[in-house]
Amino acid sequence: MGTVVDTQVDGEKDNEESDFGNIGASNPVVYQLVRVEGDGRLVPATDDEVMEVEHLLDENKSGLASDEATKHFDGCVSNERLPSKNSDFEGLSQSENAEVDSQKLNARLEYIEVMLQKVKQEERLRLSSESLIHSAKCMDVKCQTSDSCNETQACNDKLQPENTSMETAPSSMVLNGSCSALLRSAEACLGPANEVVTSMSSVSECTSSKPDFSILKGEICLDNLSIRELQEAFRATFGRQTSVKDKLWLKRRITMGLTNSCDVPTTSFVIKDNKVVHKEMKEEPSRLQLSQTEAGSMSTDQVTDATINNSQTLPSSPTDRTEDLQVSGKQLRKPFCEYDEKNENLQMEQFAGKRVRKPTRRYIEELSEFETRECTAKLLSSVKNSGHCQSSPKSRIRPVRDIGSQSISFSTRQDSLGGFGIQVPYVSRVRRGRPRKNFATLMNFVDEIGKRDAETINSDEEQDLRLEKFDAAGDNTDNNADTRPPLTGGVRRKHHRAWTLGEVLKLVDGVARYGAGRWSEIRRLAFASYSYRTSVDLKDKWRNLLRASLAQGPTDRGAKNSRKHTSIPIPAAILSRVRELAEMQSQTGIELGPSKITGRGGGIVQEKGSGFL
DNA sequence: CTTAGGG
DNA sequence: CCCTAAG
Repeated sequence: MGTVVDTQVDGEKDNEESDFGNIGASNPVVYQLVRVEGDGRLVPATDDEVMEVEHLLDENKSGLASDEATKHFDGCVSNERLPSKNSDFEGLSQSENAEVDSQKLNARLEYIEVMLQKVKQEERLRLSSESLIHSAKCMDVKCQTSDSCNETQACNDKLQPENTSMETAPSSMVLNGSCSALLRSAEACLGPANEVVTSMSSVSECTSSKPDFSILKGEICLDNLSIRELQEAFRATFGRQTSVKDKLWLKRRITMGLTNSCDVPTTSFVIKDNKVVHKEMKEEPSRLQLSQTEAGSMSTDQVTDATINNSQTLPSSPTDRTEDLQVSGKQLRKPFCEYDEKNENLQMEQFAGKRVRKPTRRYIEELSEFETRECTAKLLSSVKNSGHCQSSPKSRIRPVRDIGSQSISFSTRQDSLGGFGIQVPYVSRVRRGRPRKNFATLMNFVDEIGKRDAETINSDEEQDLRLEKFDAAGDNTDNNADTRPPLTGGVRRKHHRAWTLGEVLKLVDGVARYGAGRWSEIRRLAFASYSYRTSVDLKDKWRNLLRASLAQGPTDRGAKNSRKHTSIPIPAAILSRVRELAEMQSQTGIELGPSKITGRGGGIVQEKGSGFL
């Protein structure tokens, strides 16, 4: 049913500028909101409804005229300030006479629509726009005012002078964009306003596209628009699709988007206040509000940066924001501009003021992230203090606080890369390597090194020695390698230790001798000096070698280097050897025998190796 | 612990 | 290189 507001006016007019917050109280006018039931009887309006109506009434001056009332009514309809869903129309009528002639109203509407159509046709673009804008201005005032159109003229006069207001005006037009506007335009609007054009441009800026405008025009008859159309308009306005099917909601959204004001319902106010509220503000505050609303009701992803920032800033931000909004936009009578949920529109509106904006999903995520980070940091620090030292005695961990001088907050630990004490960020690397080397091993290792330094490398075989020398010769890195391990001790292996040519040779040789798969053996014998190579390493390396050899070997053996792959090119000779070995090994079979047979393979290898050497 | 493989 | 599963 239609919601009719019966307003009893004391006869005094509200102050136009009066803030909305004071509804009945401040205003001399006393309203009684009534709903017309189907049977025609009047039912006290709900608080929500009252709020709505009051708002309207407050804003407007109180001129009373039945005709005007009617107009106003129409305007309201278009505005849809009244959320009633079924109503043929929603209207605000001022008069003792609670009853409104629906037919009359409807007729009025139709008339308006017709006029609108006419206008559209005649002045498709410019004229219509002008008139609309013009009318819009008027409308805002009118529609919202309980009294009615008497003000229209005045409003026009008032509005037109204000170019500044123009910017907002267009939007308002859209918003209120109601029958009254149409009427007005039809009746009078055409004449004035070169400025309108200007305003138009500004509008386009805001909305970002002219197409929108056309759509906007359509909006004037919001009621007539189908949901789909509304959605289209929405899309045009916001640049994104919406699945919302609530007409009211859509209209409001669109209006808001166009107006850049959240407070669609109170648009009139805006206009009046335009000086204050809008000119500059439209971008920020309104936008902010809008975004907020979106965040709450729409997809959270769409939230504007402003909103995000606010939300992120502090938990309290919502409140602050609200305050800001109120301050900036007087309209905050209804801080929340919008209805989040399709059905709850009206009531939601009322609560909106009190309601705290629900944190955005993103906000939540951000927050959680932050917290996580903190926790992580704590954990890290704790780890540093507790475990790490144990794992690697030689690594030194410096708590963050100790690093006062360093601007960098993260602690560092001494890493024994390449034997140099390098400070690397401590990244909670809690010993990834196998626990394997215990202290004893380490000691052994050191011993080994010591031997090396002395150049007394007594491997079981002289080959090792030779190979090693080769290593040194071919790759100086080997020397470095020697130095490193000692320091690293437990944490060793850490990061990639390039295989030297010598190592590769040893490996190959070892494989040839002992057979592939006996890595531990190979390691023990052939790699005695390279304690940092584990059997696994050998295995891996061998695998890689094999792969490389297979890949490269067949096609062109001749190629000396396959530089493309790795920094250290492996001589084709070696690769070929590897491949041969591999074949042999595979042929030989997995039996232990082969290992003995290995001697054969080894011999071959050596031959080649010797040749190479 | 040593191997073998996958990542 | 790291990590794991399987002997």
